[in-house]
Amino acid sequence: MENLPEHFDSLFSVDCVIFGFDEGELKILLIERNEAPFNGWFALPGYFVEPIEAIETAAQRILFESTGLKGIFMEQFYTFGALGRHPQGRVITVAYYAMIRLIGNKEVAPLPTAHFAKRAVWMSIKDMPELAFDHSRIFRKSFEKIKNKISYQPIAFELLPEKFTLTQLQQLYEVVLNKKLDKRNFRKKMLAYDILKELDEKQKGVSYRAAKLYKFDKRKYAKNFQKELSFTR
Amino acid sequence: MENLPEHFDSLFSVDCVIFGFDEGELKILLIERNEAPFNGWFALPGYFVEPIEAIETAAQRILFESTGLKGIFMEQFYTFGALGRHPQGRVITVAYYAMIRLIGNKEVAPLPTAHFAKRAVWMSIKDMPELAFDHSRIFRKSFEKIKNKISYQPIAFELLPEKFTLTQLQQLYEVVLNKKLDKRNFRKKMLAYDILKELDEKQKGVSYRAAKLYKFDKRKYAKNFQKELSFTR
DNA sequence: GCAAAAGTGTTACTTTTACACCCATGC
DNA sequence: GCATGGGTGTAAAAGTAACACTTTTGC
Repeated sequence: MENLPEHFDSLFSVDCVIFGFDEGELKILLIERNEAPFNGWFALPGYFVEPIEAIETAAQRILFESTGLKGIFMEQFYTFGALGRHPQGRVITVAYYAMIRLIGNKEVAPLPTAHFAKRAVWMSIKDMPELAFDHSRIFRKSFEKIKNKISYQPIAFELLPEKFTLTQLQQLYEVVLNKKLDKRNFRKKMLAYDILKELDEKQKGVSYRAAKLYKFDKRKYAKNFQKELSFTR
Repeated sequence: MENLPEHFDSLFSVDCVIFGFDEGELKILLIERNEAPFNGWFALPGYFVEPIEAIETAAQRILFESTGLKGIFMEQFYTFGALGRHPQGRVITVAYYAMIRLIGNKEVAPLPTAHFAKRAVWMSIKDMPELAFDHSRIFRKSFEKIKNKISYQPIAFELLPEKFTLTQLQQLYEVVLNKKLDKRNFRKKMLAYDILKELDEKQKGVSYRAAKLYKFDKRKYAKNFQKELSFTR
């Protein structure tokens, strides 16, 4: 797979939009390419799928090569196959988004084994440059999807540390939905869902009143939710 | 594309789940295969994508070959690529769902040009047999998707004739959501969205009080809906 | 003591639910 | 005149939105 013919016909690839949340900002992991085409451009981590590799496996592999992490939450969201999307030939790409706990985990992503990249950076979604191939379009679609999904599925917790404060959780919703939420209403609603476990522990190292820490409680969630969350407004 | 090698490596295909609504039932268009593998089995209409054909174009083509219709509402929803899914080699398939106005249009689908099928049938989703390849799985995923989508996007109208009664509309929601809805509440809510145009016309040929006919009004919808529909319960 | 964020309730409004009878038509 | 589906309103309950002050902590 390392020696591609000048023209290939019907290979396919996987691209990953890897989200992280830190310093109150939503970020995604970009790599700087070190091979043609688009040498030197920023791009989504992605690569060709091996002939006997499941798509999902390829996605997990690319994520591991970019971050050193395994067993991460990932979901396929769209397949891009416009004729001109790859300058060397026809390549369709199956796109996944993934979510990573960044807070207290800063060393994530100096690409343990990824051969296709010079370096990787966490880029705030506010500062996104134009990306290689059609990756800007892929990113935009992924963002639409998680915006929608966070309103009715508990994916926000994938981006937070295991123990988090309600304020962190609210900030995350605000960044993703791109709107201010009311503190009292947010807490009331979130606690009413009864999917969080309140811990006996508090935040540390802050120079103001320390906030209680919470955990997402999968068992409570499974019990309470045939119905779904709703955080649209 | 007609002469496939015994083993091919990385072709990809498109499969279409084509929904129709008639006689109060949700149906999908199945073809009976006339070539190996799975000769004689029912399957979703689908075929290989040509080397210089956009995925979306291939989907529209397959839909045309199966139904004779063009310009139909279609949406890509998932890509299936498990290693064992095709007995002859690695083929990933990009799946689309489509929606067709069946009522008053019974002759749809005697496959004008589809070469890959003996015949096509409209099968009620209650009577679905086990399908060729992983098509049963593809169908189930498509059904989940439209179930979800019909609650917040105006896709129901794609399945109804241009002029329809509120009862037809309600029946469609009931079949898709698989639950009874309250007639008064349904009408109140649907009319409150202000996306229908009430016509001066009535149903014909029924042996009871004829119902008013309505049209979906795209202009009103565009005006009123930055916000979205909500027909979850 | 002051800066910073944590934490907390009530009220008005909107939306959703539950529910039953008369009406118009074709035969 | 009867069988069939068309068409309609109200009240209770639940959910959502708007809004401001006191508390705790570290420095």
